[in-house]
Amino acid sequence: MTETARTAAESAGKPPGLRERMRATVRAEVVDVAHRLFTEQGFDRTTVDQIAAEVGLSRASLFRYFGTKEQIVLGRLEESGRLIAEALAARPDDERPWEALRRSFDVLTRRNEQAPEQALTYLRMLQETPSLRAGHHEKQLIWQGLLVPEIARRLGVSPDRPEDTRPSALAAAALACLDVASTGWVACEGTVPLAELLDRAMGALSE
Amino acid sequence: MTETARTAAESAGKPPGLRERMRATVRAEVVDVAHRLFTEQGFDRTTVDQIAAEVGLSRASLFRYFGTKEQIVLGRLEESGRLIAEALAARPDDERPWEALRRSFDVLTRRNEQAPEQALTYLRMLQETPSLRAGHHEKQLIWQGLLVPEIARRLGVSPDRPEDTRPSALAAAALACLDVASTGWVACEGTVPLAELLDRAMGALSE
DNA sequence: CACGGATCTGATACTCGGTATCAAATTGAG
DNA sequence: CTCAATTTGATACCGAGTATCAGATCCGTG
Repeated sequence: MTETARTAAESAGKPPGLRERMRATVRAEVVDVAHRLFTEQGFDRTTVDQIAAEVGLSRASLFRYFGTKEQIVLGRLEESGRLIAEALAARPDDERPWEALRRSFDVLTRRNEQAPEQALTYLRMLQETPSLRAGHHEKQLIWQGLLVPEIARRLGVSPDRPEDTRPSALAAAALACLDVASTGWVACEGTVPLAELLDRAMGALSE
Repeated sequence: MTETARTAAESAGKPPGLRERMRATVRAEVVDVAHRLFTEQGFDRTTVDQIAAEVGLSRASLFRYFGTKEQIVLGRLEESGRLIAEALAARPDDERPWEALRRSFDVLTRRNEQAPEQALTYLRMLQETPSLRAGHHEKQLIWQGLLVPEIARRLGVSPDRPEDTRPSALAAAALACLDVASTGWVACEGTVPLAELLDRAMGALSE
């Protein structure tokens, strides 16, 4: 629904259908192969044709699974956004928005603690490759869009009022802190816990 | 120095030299022509060949003046970053970092007030074109890099300590607020002053 | 002024990401 | 089984960006 090319019988039909399952497995394998190649040779030095050939797919078909090369890498961020938004909605109503945002990021810090090595190489690639940095920021804008309504609700602000910049500002600033913390985490090679860097970052803004 | 292709005798020699002046003139004309075409037909629907032809330059030479198509648009942001950094350095030492950041952005809000129509179309293009949004964010990261040392100084923090995320967090969050305010300003078609939107945005974070 | 090295230019050819099209193959429902 | 919908690969195309190279232009020096 977001931007991935979809089939006609998408999120509607109850029976998963053999076709849909095949599609999912192929997608997964593309992601696997591509990630291996990316970490081996770097994102830019890996061509789409190479990935397609390795998976045993035609170039054209690969582009039907993933609209762009970036999406192969950034696809998983879609889910992360939903998770953060859900976590935020689950925070108690009387919690201060800033604190609620901080806590909603724990779904990410926890995941990183569980597979630090993997997260480290993934984030490193994301930060070292300019085109991926750009795409990552686009995703963050989507995350921001997911978080803003809940922040607005907690602030008692009507959602679609572009002249009240407070909800967007809180969400955008929190995500900026998350980025700063992630960058620092990669720079430290993961020696300092991400949660701690994030605490310091967001703490600097709550006085 | 940043990324624009430069000549050997760059920022060193005292005499401007005819060659350098010509270069500057051509650069300026390219920017003019390109901006006209971009606003007329949109960034994506304008090809580099079209710009080159209109300026009377070969495609190859155009790429010697501007390494990428984006740089034709984003070039001016370089200067803005320097201006903000200078304004920040000029703020009184006892001012709170957040307030100092807010005030350093006035160099931008003032400029927008002086030529609102022009700023509006420029920002609109920047926000509506995905590839430009990406490039714009890259520039903001550079701005962040310019601001961080001064923030660190005011906080009494050694600059190159990636584990202390506070200076970066303050700079990144402030720039995020600036983005939010700019987006709102464009959405409002400039009816609400940018400075006011920015006050609200950054005010939401200082409590 | 003339020369010679450094620089700029245009032309050409190339790589790579992404789009469009079309006929053949595959699937799944009736 | 059959037929319509979908998927696939092949091909051709477009635009951004890079590399190369020969010719033109500039500029300091003798």
